Amino acid sequence: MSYQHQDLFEKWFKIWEDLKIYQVSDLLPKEKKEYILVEFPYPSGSGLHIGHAFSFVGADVYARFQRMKGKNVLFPMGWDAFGLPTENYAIKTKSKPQEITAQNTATFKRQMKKLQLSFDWSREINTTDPQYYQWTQWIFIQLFKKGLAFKKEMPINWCPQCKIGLANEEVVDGKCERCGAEVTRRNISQWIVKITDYADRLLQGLEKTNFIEKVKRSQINWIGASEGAQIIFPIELSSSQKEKIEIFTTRPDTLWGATFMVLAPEHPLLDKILKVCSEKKNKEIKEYIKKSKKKSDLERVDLDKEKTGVFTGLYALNPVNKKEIPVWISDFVLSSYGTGAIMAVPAHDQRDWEFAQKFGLEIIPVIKPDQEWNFQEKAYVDVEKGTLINSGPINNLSPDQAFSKMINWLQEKGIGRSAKNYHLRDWIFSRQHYWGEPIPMIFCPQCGWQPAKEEDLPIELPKVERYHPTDTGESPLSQIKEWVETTCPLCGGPAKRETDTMPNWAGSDWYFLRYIDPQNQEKLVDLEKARKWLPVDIYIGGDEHNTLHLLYSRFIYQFLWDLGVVPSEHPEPYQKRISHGVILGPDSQRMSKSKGNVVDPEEVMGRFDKYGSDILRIYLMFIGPFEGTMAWNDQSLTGIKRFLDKIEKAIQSSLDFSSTKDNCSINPRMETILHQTIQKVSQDIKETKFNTAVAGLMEFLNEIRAQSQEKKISVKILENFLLLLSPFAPIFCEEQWQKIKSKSKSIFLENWPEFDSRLTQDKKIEFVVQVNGKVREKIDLSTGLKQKEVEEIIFALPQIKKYLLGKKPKKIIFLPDKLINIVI
RNA sequence: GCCGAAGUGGUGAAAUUGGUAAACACGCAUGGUUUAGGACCAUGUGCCGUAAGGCUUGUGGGUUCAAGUCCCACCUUCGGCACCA
Repeated sequence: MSYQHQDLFEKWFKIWEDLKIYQVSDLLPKEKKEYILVEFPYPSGSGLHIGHAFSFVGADVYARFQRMKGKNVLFPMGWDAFGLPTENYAIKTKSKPQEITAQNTATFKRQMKKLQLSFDWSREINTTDPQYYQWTQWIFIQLFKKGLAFKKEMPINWCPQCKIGLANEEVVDGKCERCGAEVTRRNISQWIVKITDYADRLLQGLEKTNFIEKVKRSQINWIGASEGAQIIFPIELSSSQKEKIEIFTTRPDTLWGATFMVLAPEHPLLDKILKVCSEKKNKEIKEYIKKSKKKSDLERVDLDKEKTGVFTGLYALNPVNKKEIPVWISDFVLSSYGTGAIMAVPAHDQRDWEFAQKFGLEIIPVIKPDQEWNFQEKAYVDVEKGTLINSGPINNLSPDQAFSKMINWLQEKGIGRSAKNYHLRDWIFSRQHYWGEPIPMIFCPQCGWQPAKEEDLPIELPKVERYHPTDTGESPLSQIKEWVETTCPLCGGPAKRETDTMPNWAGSDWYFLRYIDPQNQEKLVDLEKARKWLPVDIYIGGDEHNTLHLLYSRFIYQFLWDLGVVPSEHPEPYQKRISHGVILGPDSQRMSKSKGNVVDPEEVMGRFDKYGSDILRIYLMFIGPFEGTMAWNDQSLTGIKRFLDKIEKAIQSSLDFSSTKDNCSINPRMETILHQTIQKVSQDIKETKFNTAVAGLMEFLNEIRAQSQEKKISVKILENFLLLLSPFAPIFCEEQWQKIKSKSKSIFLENWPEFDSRLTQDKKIEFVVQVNGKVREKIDLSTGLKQKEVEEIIFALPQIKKYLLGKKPKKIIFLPDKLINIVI
């Protein structure tokens, strides 16, 4: 940043800070509150990049606008600072994650201030601060107490060479990112949070929100509720050992077409099957299970992949026709979805069909489609349409009718029931890493798992010398004996602490509550304060958080709502969610350090003598739609500089002309343009259409420059113009404002201009004349003319006569003050 | 694979939701100004055509007086997919 801008920045920053214009009081009336939330960043080592600047400036323009509209705006910022990159960096540089985080947040904050982001820093939070995460831990304890957190064996990615657990991101093409060894799956005992208990509420709650459609859709799809039936298939392992396989299906009406069954390789029945089968089979099955452990879920269900599987040698009974059907094992069935077992209806499911083809299994069509179909060629999957066949008593019914009939029948016979299944899976909450919130649980050999006492919170992360994950797959915390060994909160006997830490989501799913009451020592948040500020009026964030972060966050909020921690009148935390776009590197690739395409906002600001941050801010808002994805390209920056230069010049020449009295008369046309611009800019900012708001301001400047003779523009017009521009260019507008008003109060303490709707109407318009839908002429007309009057004028025009060729019009379409279309 | 979004000039993009396609800006061209360069000012700039005129919003079809916008089919690109945050 150049000296000139640096000086202005420091000058105004201090004045605004002293005025406390960004700080918001809890005492102001609730009616005028506006809670504007923008996702807090992960403070990486490379500093703020241009994408951060883009979304934060957008949120900031919106916040400044609302303040000037007289709203009591809560616009806070904090740090989501736990995470793998910091931990990895600490390992690499042999430094402490705490110190790195402190450095990174300091850099981020300094850069944010340079960008003139108007956050209320008195409410700053940091997820790695024990004063903050004691409440993250407190929430976990409540989840445990309500039975929503439990331990279970779950698979993780495991690198057998590095002997550590890997995040999905660290697995590239099935290989370890660090050493290149083949990654396997390994079961370890992990904390699971039962988000599925809230599936229905998370769905229904969406109706109360005003999220943009695509966000709602992604939440609905992720929860993925499907109606169907749970059905029991009996199976005989031996003459004395009778078992059953429970399956979930969305199409119980196709039960007559079920010709085989498939178990997931993790299915619990496999242990029993392995005991009864032949030695050869045993070996074959074990081999298959071992292989499937290497694959991720995504690979397993990939339709393009060749189906694999192994026959158990056993048969189950199809409950409708008592037919014996073979039981197979295949990894395209997931243990985490449904019951981990399926009935296969190869005629009407593509995956089942491929499996049947490969292993030569029977295919029985049970739905006859309306069009031609050969079941030897592919499955008929459009099962809502058609007629039931080969299905005994439900023949000739429609699939819908058959569905209800089957549910009733299954229930009567006691072999099945109506069931709802969710795509949503329970939340794996454990991480075997150091840099996260310790899970506040203690294992006592006598009393089992016990939560830490709430008065002992926070359970602080101990300072360690080594952060490297351990050979056993346990968290590095397990190495610190004096920390691990503790006493049982229940019986007082010797016990051990949980050494896993929480996922990154844990700290970020409730942070918006802490901003409301960041210093509270007694409670997570004061209920009265929460009542005043909730719900978040607008939540601005990236697409990548529209599904998971938002869902987890809503879940935790709903859980806290059940506990009575948050006000009962607000069952949902976020009123509106909008997602901002992404700025890609100049090469149209996602910005990343390794690609070397990261654009640094400080460098961009530094290119301009004066108004560095103002130019960058306006440019970012002008470059494209706020929701859009765009590649960084700084060609047009110079256009913004010209824009500001022109304004400065216009103001100077107006002041030179009339420093005391405003004797430039405002003509009616200028009045109209002013009010139209106030309307447009206000509306656009409200709808986060910042790019067209800026374009509107540019148009306004061009118009008033053209309208005013001798380049003198009325000071009143210029004042309004500066007010409209001020959310985009704070320093520039404040400087110019002071120039005009001399020793006035800050522009940010002024009110946003209001428009008069009577004055936004043009007196004259360009009227469009079409012949057969083609534009043939445009004429200047005064507004308010009736159809007859317009017809009289246009039929006299020689250009129009030419097109009519003396014929009589068949039809005339007339839109007042806009267009006439003559059809001949 | 599943889910979602998007295809408009040389470039970034607009288009009040069915009513003037290309606003605003960059770039480019010509002229002016300038010792030169830069900066600035003025004019022009979708494509074809000397012109009259014709054509134009990924491709093909449809609805309508009228389609970038609505409907059907197709092509292409991008994003998310549960341990990155």
